Amino acid sequence: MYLSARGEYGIMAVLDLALAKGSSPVQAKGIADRQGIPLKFLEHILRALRHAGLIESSRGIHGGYRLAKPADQIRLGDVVQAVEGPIAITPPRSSLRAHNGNGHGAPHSSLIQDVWEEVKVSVVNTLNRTTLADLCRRVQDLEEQRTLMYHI
Amino acid sequence: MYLSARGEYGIMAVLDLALAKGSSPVQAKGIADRQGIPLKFLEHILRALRHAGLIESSRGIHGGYRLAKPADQIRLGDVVQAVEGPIAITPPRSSLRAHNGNGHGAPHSSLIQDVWEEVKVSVVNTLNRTTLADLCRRVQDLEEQRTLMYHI
DNA sequence: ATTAACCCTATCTGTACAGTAGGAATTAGG
DNA sequence: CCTAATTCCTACTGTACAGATAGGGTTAAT
Repeated sequence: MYLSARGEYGIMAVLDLALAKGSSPVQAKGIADRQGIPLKFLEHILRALRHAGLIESSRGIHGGYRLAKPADQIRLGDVVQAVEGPIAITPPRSSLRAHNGNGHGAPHSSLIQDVWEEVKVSVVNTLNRTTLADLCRRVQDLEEQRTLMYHI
Repeated sequence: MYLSARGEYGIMAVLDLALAKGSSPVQAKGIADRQGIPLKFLEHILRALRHAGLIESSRGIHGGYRLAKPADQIRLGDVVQAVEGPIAITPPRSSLRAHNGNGHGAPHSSLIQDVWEEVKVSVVNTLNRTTLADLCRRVQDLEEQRTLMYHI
């Protein structure tokens, strides 16, 4: 069971934006370099994030991206769903088993759909428990620890 | 984010076994017909379930499969992990970003790995909250309701 | 006008998954 | 012992999709 790489890229991208305190927008090229994401692929991710209303962009020669809302109002679930599409547990193809030879296959599939639904809800809830602001705080904690280590 | 069809097939298979009250083993062909699963594909699923110790088989002309433990000791998480392998959120490829041009890409990936770990735990926990016995009970409840409807 | 950025559509490519094929090993019954 | 039915195992195939790339259009600052 995999979340695709897009989710990871998406989180890295918005985290990069959140950590860029300056008032000027952040260029895709910079994000790509810092986070190790292929630039052309990152552009797709950023487009999805923008369409979801999570980030804003300005075009032209000093253009770039910034968060569209405060970091504590951006939940990881929003980010992941923006770049990966709605979280589904089974591919749509799952209903292709509605018809097979005997005419009434998969008798208990509705029960299993309920289970998948539970799983999906718990994934979304787990992702939504953490906001971008939380992640920023963790980054700062980590760097603080690193500095302490360095001073010993 | 998808669970593959194997998980669904696996659950249908063990549920079929759990609902077969008889003392004689259940043949793969029967499961395949009742649940609408291609026989040859189902064989792979059953093999995985057997290797995980969830079901037992007897070979030969009146062979078949039965549960290796009582239904209330088989959790859906066990079944899913048996047929799909350990639940992973990101493909192993995720560490390929340890080296890119500047030499130190993906600075916050450990934080994100923590998030994925949380998600994974919540998926496993959600699946493990339901046992095969629970599913059987739900099937019976559904059939009871269906019978009532029929009598009106 | 030039340039640097974002924006969009299309295409390539590898891989994982669902499904298929063929046959070896095992057991029951005649 | 022979046959039939079943599990067991290995290998192969086709396809859909994700990651990645390519190329060019659009916008705006200088």
